[in-house]
Amino acid sequence: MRVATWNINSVRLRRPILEDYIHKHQPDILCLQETKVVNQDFPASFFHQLGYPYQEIAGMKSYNGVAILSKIPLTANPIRPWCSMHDCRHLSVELPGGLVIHNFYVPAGGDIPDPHLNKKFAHKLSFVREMADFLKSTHNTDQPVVILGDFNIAPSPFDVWSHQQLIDVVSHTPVEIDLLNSVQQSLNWVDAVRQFFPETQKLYSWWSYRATDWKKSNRGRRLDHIWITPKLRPFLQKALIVEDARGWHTPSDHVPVQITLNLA
DNA sequence: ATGGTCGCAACGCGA
Repeated sequence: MRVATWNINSVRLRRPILEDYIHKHQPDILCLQETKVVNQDFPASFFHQLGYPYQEIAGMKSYNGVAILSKIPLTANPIRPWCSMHDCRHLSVELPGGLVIHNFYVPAGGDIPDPHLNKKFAHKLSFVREMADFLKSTHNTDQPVVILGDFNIAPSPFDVWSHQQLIDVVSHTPVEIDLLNSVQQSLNWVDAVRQFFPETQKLYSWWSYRATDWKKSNRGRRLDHIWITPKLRPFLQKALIVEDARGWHTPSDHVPVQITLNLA
């Protein structure tokens, strides 16, 4: 079973490359962030025709928005507020065998890495704290659970093009990394993607639109993650970051990240 | 050198 995450930065605009990605990599469950569309206008029939009849969506006008598209039947968990807001940053579903998937779109956090000067950064820190509390109180390590999405944090020095130059840049500051580590420790989450690469190998899933040549400058960050509970570790077979997708026509600034779980 | 580019939707905001 292939499970994927992709911050799509407008699901409607990305239909051509979504189709390309789906044909090439055949995810069974595709989790999207930044769909930027209200539920009424979500391209449901488009995904239905591509083989994803089971769909859970939570969208709003202009911003945010998450979706889970599946070839496998699933049950949606009730949508809950985050930081007392219903801003379409989380969806979770349960599969027939009991596997639970949480799709997160963590706030980007603005530019200034100080919660007293920047409300967006304060929101980001609160959101990640709430993630840790929620996961600890909802699950245990013996349950088969996947959390994935755009976490908007690159935790390791090898998840950014320059640890030194990004240490004060939102997405790689110590306070964010400490909080994401507290999420990791909440349930002994396994970074499913890093398992397949040396700890010191640079890995990126996002490259800014502002670079003249994203590939040449290669100033990337790994903001998109797939984590699994220890219970699922024996079934983890493969991980893939589809870096090519950054160079496809009219790309998102994020690329798809996917894992293969060898579940019977 | 301290910029730059996107998408949505309306001429600004968020990333």
